[in-house]
Amino acid sequence: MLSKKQLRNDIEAVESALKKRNFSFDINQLNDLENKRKINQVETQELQNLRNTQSKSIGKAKAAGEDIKPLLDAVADLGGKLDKAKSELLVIQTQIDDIVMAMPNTPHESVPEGNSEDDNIEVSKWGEPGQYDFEVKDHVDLGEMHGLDFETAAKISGARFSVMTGKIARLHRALTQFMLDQHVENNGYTEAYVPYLVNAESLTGTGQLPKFEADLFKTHLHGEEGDAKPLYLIPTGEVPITNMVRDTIVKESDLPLKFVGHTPSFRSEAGAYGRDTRGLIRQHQFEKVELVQVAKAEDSYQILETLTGHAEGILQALELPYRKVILCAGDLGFSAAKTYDLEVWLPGQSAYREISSCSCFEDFQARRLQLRYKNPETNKPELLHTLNGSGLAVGRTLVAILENHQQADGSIRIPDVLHNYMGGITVIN
RNA sequence: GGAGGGAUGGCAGAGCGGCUGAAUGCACUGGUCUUGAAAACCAGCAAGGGUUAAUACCCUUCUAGGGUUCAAAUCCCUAUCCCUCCA
Repeated sequence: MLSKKQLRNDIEAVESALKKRNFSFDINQLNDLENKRKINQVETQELQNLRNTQSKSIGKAKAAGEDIKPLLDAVADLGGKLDKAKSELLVIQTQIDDIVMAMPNTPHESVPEGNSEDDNIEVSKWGEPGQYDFEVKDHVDLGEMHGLDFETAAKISGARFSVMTGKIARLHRALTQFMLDQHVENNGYTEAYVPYLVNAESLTGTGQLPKFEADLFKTHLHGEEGDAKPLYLIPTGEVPITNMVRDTIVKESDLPLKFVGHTPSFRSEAGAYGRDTRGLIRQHQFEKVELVQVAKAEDSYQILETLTGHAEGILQALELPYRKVILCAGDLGFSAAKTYDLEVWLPGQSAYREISSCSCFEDFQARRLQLRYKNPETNKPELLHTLNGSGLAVGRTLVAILENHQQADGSIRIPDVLHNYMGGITVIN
């Protein structure tokens, strides 16, 4: 959520910043509501003040043994007036909130202009796409040779699910373990195990709600819609991990907070009809190792670089060629101020594909989360900055390993760092 | 399945219709003392919001949502979470 103070004082700056990401809103409407709000709020608070002082004098008169009847008559019609003023104010404030909650974050100044992923800019590249003296297969053909099974998954659940058995399943697990260990042991993250079903407050905190409910799987505790608070399957580990610190005032000495968690992610993929229908790239359920950091405002952009570096370290250790791109304003996610995508080379597609997305949210999430620290200089609570990145998406990493480390006979070379996790297996054949 | 108890500031914990935005302790900040530190003593210290150029003033908040009342942390109802006991 953007700062309402800023929207009040400098709405033009917000407008031009959001224009960069093709988001426009009705300035006049918001200003009108804001003016109404001001009048209404002042009136309401004056009525409350009147009621408070009157009530106090009744209390005093009663204690002194005086006749309070005239005082009671004087406040007789106050309640009705106050209720009316309050409910009018609530309507206006709800209208303002609805508008503000639907506004995306403003892009950081270093974010390039652009409308779509075609305008993202390559920042760096690591490794060279491999040269193969045989016809490369894609991960579906390779995977099906070794235990990746979409047909069985379709029987159990439907499209966009997968079953893995045998060595592929083990490789999938090994990747997760390797990533977690790497981030905990070498990068200083604290491992976190978190719930996979979360409430609406959590999703509002990180920005998925209210705008993107259609992307989520929603469950109802007692069957019927509406009779209980719904729980949602997490679309990313970012949601539960970041929400661990919702409504807290963090000690300055504990900053930055660094958490890593392995969770499944569930996405409805509404609006993705026909996209990536083949294979593991776009699934309703997939595993991810998620990095989350919470930092002071002045540190957050430096941390975005190191956090992205932590994700890159995994790709390098797994000998996977990739490039790093900075997302243009038009391709930026709703809550993000700046995002780097890591795109891994997939020989089966002859293309770089996203495998990690690392973002700084500035105080956009923190404002919704009421996530703060006490600044010792001002002795006041101040909003923190949140960051997260995939380190990495496990399913897509599996795809990258299959395709990049395939050999002429369809066997898969296991990168050295995984040998221990694979119980000594060096080749899947 | 049944019966109770609880949720209060960063933390612990009093209060149980008006004098309570909230005692007290811890933590924290500043000061005195000290070569320095500790201890001791003194002072300060919840959050969110509004009006204002500012000083200042005002509103809201004691898990959440309703209700009773001129007035609610305090009484009533509902929900959530925690705990204890019985089966």
